[in-house]
Amino acid sequence: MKNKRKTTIKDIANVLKITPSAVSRALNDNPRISDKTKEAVKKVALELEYQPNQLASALRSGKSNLVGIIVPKTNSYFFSTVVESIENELNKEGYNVIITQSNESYDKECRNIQTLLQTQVDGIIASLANETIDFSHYEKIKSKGIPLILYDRGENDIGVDYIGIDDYESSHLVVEHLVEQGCKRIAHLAGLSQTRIYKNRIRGYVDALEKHHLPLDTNLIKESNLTLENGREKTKELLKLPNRPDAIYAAGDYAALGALQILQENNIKVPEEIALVGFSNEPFTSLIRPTITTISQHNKEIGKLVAQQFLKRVNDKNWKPVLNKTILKAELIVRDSSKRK
Amino acid sequence: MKNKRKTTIKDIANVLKITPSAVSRALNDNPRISDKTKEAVKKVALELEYQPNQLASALRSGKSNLVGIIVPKTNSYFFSTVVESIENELNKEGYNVIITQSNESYDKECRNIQTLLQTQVDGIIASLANETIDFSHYEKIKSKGIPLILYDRGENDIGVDYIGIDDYESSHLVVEHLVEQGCKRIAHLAGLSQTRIYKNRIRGYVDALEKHHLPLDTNLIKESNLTLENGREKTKELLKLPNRPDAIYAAGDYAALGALQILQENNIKVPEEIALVGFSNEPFTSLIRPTITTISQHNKEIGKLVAQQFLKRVNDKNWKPVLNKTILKAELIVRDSSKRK
DNA sequence: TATATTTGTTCAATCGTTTGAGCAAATGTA
DNA sequence: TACATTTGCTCAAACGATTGAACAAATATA
Repeated sequence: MKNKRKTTIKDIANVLKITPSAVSRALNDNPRISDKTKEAVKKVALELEYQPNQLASALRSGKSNLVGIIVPKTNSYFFSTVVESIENELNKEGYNVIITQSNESYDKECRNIQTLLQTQVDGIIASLANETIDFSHYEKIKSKGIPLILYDRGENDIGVDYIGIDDYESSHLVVEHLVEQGCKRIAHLAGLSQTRIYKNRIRGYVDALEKHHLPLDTNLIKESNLTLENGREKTKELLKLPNRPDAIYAAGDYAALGALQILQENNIKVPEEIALVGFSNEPFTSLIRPTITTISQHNKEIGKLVAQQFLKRVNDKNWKPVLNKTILKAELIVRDSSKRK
Repeated sequence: MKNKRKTTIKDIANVLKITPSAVSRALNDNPRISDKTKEAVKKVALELEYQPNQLASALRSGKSNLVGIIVPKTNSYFFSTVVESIENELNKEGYNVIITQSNESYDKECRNIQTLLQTQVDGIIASLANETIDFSHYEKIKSKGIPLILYDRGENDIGVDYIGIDDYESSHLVVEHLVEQGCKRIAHLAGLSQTRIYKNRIRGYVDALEKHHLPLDTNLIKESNLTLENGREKTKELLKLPNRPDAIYAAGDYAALGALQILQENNIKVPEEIALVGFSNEPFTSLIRPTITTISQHNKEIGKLVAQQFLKRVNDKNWKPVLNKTILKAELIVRDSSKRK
């Protein structure tokens, strides 16, 4: 009962007294093979439980049907749904997906690329680690002529296709909404400004305040790594100000939750005394009470677009990498934490 | 500036006027190659930016260094952390991981296996879809002699290595805890009893009641698909009973959250009037107020053990599949939703 | 009927690496 | 000095599929 040698096209060829080439062509529906032979081949293939060896095929044809994805952190709702969506799209087209995570580390990201290239992936889909500020490791991908698609992070950095949401405008949506609710002192729990998306959210926040003729108070901007704990810390600081904010806009949902906890622990009514808005539409934002107003990044949509962009590139023989941004309009999901009216 | 042909061991061989075989052996640190040659080869490899072609290597050596994982649903905290942990372990050993999801569908699971086998993975790590009650598709993996490791779901079904937690005993932990808190009528929002893990939780619940001399009231057992919505529905039903429960033990955290929402909407004090326990330690259970008591499945630990088991199997030349269960003791995480004392 | 075209297949090379066998030179042993 | 062993490399055949070129037979064209 040993695992009998795998059947190959050669075995099929032997049974039918034809050559392996004919078998290969028959299986690939080559027009030069007669229907009779095709049928016979497929029948025998089934009988012998033939399983094509993708490695061999990939080696010869130069196409592995593997796509590498680099994720900063798999363990995040946003990224895991984006990946899920990419996967669904690409599986349909016969591609398999290899997921690697950088854990927000520049070194790991470099190694990921190395590994993926060795695995001869047909393309790479990546979102930059927070640490990454040098991009030379991505040049290797470009110079090999392998399609490279970025999503969420890396907008202008590498000069290839990028899909993400409009962070600048998202902040406008938030501020506008809060102003409509009657807020006048809007604080911002900002992300680290070295990451472009967070910088954009800050810019958007500042410009939106100006647009609505609200004064800019830099005491109300707290840079944070956006964890729950840090959200708590920074919120405490905000509450200590002589002139408290009447709204908090956090650039991440976990920070927003941290803020909410501190507010509730201090018996501050949300949204009546302080309104609260988060960012990312993490699942828990709709689960807790009050539900948290947040920005939806259209996770599924981003994944779908990324996959489609990849397919376009991989099928375009003489494609050259060039900066090409697809910016989705984000959506404000208004929930109880900011609904004053 | 075209993508110049990739450098191969042949190119290195040409530069050094030696043969490709020598280069291959040098790169793999074969003892029969002199240190001088090894150094020279590695230097040239670096200069020419040589990237080994894993496909070719895999084809020849019969080892792809790819491991396939089948997940019922990537978009779940439990599964995504398990996968993350498996990945970390296996990456260390030079394996790459291909993730596929069955979406709880039997058909998709079959196709996943098909795909993974074609990709010539060195092993498969799987958790069964809820739908799966026939296991013949897994026999193909076994008969090919490819290591197969199951986790969380599939305990006894396929006769291979399995790693999971002790669901039966988990229910005991929960019931015991609730009894200690003074609860006498403990309801159970149970999972679908066709899935073994849920059946075990039900068995554990029933036996634990008996152990503590509590009467079994089948009205207090509600089978559910354990979604938030369904948790709400079933909880409403429980509240309509002439004789309300004083505790609810849900076999899933989302169902527990649904229960909590209904209780709060009805101004029922948790845990004073009705205590609540969930299952899985989803992140939100510690984020909301009251925090929810739940069972931790040791996600990281499971992933680590799965990976180690795979490594053991793949390195054991004459390994034969045989049922071998590793059952972890689950941990009860007591939080506010059940703390009466 | 003679020639051109199409059809259906075979032949042989190839993708890039690994690996068993072979062989000469260097080194060890008696 | 003669023989055995070790060292360091070369040779050539794989792994399993794909693919351009070749070619005979069948069919079409003039």
